[in-house]
Formats: sequence, structure tokens, C-alpha cells
Amino acid sequence: MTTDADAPTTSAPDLTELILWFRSNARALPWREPDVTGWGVLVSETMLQQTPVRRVEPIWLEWMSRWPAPSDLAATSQAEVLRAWGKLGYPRRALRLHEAAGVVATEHDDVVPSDVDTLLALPGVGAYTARAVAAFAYGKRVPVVDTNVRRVVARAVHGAGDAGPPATNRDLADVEALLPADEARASALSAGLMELGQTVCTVRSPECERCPVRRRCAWQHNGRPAYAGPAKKVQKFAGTDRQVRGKLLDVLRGAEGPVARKQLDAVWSDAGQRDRCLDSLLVDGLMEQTDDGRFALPGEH
DNA sequence: TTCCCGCCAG
DNA sequence: CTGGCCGGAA
Repeated sequence: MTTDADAPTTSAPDLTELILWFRSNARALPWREPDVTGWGVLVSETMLQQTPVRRVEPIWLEWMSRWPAPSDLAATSQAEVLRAWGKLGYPRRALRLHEAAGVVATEHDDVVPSDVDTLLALPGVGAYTARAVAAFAYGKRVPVVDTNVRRVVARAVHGAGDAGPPATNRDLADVEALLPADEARASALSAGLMELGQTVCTVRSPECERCPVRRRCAWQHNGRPAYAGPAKKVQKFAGTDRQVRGKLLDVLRGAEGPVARKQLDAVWSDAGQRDRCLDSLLVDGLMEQTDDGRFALPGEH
């Protein structure tokens, strides 16, 4: 008997129980309500990039109330959008979402596309978000891979303690292979994989006794070995340009109109770093300089 | 102090 | 493929 060199070294476990688990254990998040549009899902997924659910919830509700359609947001100034983004962090996301809203309004009849490649062409929409919108807003059978899903698959399928460095194409193919043929079941599994990674199969203290797939989990069968790959990098915040940019922008969000240079100088003592950050904020389009040399949120004056 | 964890420019 | 981009909760 010959062996197939391309055969996977591990066989995919049956994850049917994860679909059932998700259907009865999914957290009741506002963007999961049945009447939420593709626009609502795009806004939620963009806000959820790098920002925890609890901080996103109130802002998302406000946005949906103020801007129920892409054209509503597109008609708003960048300054107002940045203020409404508040302290969700990484405000370039807000600018890109504003820009994407304009594209959807003018080129897609004010309806967020359901096709992955069309979604990928929108500003701020990458491999994860495009597929999340396709799967969660439109019920499509596409692999949705974030870091939680990578960890769940690394454990349940490959028996490792955690996923190694991202390898987008391989990761997508990996998860694609797990999806059932049926669209509704596939999107439920995609959502279930994420939910499991966020709430049960966590990095540091997985609650395996609560896990719906524990009896089929390769990591369990391996005796839950520790993560063996290269050390993960820890991201600093205190003292970084990110912190300084945040402080500078916060001054403008809190001001009525343009502010003098002196007010910005007050938030950080290192002049060199301050100037560098100010410059990068201008380059990023997160602030503008007025004719008289003051600073303002974009599109405000 | 540590953790969170997607997009994009270089 | 690597590193920079926010800010708050644990």
C-alpha cells in the first residue's frame, strides 16, 4: 500500500458539537441581533480590531443610532467621526472606516458587499475583517481566522499549546478544511471557533472542563503540552510614540476648535518625541494645521 | 506591569 | 515577514 505524502499528519476532529454549543452559548452582543445589516457588522468588526468587546459596545450602539447607513457616516466630517470614535484606540481605523463608507455609498449602492474580494478592496478591511463580514453578516462559508481561531485550531487539531507566528494563507486553508459544506453550519462554526477561543480556550487559563470539543481535542489527548514555539513579543505602551500620539489627539478631541501649539506641548515633555509624533499625526491625516499655525482635527475648519 | 491581537507600510 | 499603531482592565 502506498502512502500519500501530502496527507495531513493530523485528521480534523468532528466539530459538530461546537456548532451546537455556539447556538446555545453565544453571548448576546448587539451586533449579533438578527436585524443588524452588513454595515452594522462591518462597523463592529472594525471597532473590534484590537479593542475588547466591552469597550466597543456603547460606541457601536451610538454609531448605529447616528449613522444607520454607510452614506450617513460618509456625510459626516472626519473631525466628528474621530470624536465619536472616542478612546477606542488606533484612530486610523476610524478614518479608514469613514473612507470605506464613502466607497460603499457611491460604488455599492450603500450596501456593504458580501463578496470577500470586494470587501478586501475597502480601506481598513483585511483578510480577517473581509471574511468576518462575509460569514457573520451574510452567512457565507468562508474561513474566519483571528488569533483566537488560530489558537483553537493549533490545540484541537494539531495538539500544540498555541499557534506559532501567523501564516495567513496556510491558516486560511487550515480552517477552510474544518468547515462543513452547509453554509449556515459553516458560518456557525466560524463564529463558534472565535467564541470558544475568546471565552473558554484562552491563552493562559483554558477552561477545558467547559469545552464542548474536549473529548476530540488533540491537545487534550497529548496531555496539554506547553507552547513550544518562539517567544511571543510583548508590546510596550508607556513612553512609546503610540502613547504620545494618543495624548496629543486627545487634546484636539476635547477642544472646540483649533488649538495653539503651546497646549499640545503641555502633554509631553520630550520635545523631540513630541514633534515627531505631531508630524506623524499630520502625515496620517489625523490632524491638520490651520493657516495661523494652530492644530485641529481634520476637516474641522 | 501584563495582556489584548488586525491592518498596513516598509 | 516585521514592527508600529491606542488605551483600559486585570
